[in-house]
Amino acid sequence: MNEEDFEKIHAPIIDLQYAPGELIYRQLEKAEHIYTLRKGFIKLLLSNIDGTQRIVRVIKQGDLFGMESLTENFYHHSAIALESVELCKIPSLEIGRLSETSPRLNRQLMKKWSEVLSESQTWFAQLNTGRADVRVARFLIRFSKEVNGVFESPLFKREDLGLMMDLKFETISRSLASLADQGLIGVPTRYAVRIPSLDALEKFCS
Amino acid sequence: MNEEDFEKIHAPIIDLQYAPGELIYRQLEKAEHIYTLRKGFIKLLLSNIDGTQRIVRVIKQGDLFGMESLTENFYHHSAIALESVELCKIPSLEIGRLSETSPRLNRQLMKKWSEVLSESQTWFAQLNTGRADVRVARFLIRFSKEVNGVFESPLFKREDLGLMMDLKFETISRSLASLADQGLIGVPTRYAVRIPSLDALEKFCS
DNA sequence: CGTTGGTTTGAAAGGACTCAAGAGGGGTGG
DNA sequence: CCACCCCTCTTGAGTCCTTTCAAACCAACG
Repeated sequence: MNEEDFEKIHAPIIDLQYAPGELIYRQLEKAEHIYTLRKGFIKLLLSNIDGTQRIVRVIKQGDLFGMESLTENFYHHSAIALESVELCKIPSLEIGRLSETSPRLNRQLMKKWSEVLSESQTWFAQLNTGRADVRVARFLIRFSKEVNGVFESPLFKREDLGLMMDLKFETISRSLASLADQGLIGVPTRYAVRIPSLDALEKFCS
Repeated sequence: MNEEDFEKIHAPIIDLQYAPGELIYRQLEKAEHIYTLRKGFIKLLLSNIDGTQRIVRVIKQGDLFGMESLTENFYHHSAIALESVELCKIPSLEIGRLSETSPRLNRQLMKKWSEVLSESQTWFAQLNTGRADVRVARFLIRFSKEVNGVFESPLFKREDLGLMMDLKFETISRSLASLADQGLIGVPTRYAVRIPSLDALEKFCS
């Protein structure tokens, strides 16, 4: 979506902020808005009928989420802030209307769907395969970012990390400790790790 | 997609058959066709860079697959026949062209994307969470079908089942045996199980 | 300075994996 | 049509890894 598209939206686009842990929308709730994330991280939590939960995706800055509001009338997951976040909320009816008249917007939406699907599948294939420390390592690589010359990765509550990789939070903690012992990562603080060498980490994964 | 849409497609729609184990398309191969499955089962296999593989979806009769050919120029997974299958192969350019002119077809494609994504996520959330026998049980429920009064579920090569649930094939075998011991399923043959009571199986999962 | 929520660490138990051997089934060739 | 072979599935025993339960630790906050 570009400026031009945004300008065509006459309905109110609302800017919002949420504190860590706050609920943005709930699974099965009526879906009438689509969101883009301006700042922070958000988890999409999927609850099964039997009560088990899994985090199926983490939303990063610039990502679109709640897209199911375009085609269904309820949300498929709960969206919860992992940190303090800023986002903007767009009525999906408006987008739907727009896309009917603009083939270009349409193609872009299609593309988005395909990207999200692909992302979601590699996410699972990588984070749910292999030993605990390898999963954690893959997570770190996936979220790593260069910040003034050094690579680092954000971390979240150990419990949340567990819900992403199907591990108990104690195991996450142990895996991080083990990676640190081997010198593959700096000593993890609560919400970030330093990664001396991405290559070494990648080698460790295979 | 309905009859009317099909009629609008002038390009050749090819009907094809594949034997069990045969490759329909390969991950990263140039994607120019979209497929619908007429008969049988197909696995979508995703290979990671480090060589690990996971089955991210099983295509059932009537399902659409290879949809990434609409928006990307390569396939995201390898599609491989699990049994002998019949499918039909449609040039994606044709569909793309059609959808530009038909808002209805467009909405339907959108809907499909959303369904596939949702399916893919519940798949993972269910089959990759909890103990081995529970995963297997959930698989059976998911694929169960009533055939003249009795519920049954197809089974695949144990190795493939393992790739779906992140378990070794020996573990799959043991879990099936254990479920049979508890009377929750009939003695598994190679490629099918009888399920005396779906309710009992469901209770077992939670 | 005590409380609280989250994290780390330890020891023991349980589950999945590995390696290995044996059984079953389908297909081929004699 | 039977014997054989090969592929797959099952089963067993031992090892390794993750979980469980518990206690200690830490940082933030009142």
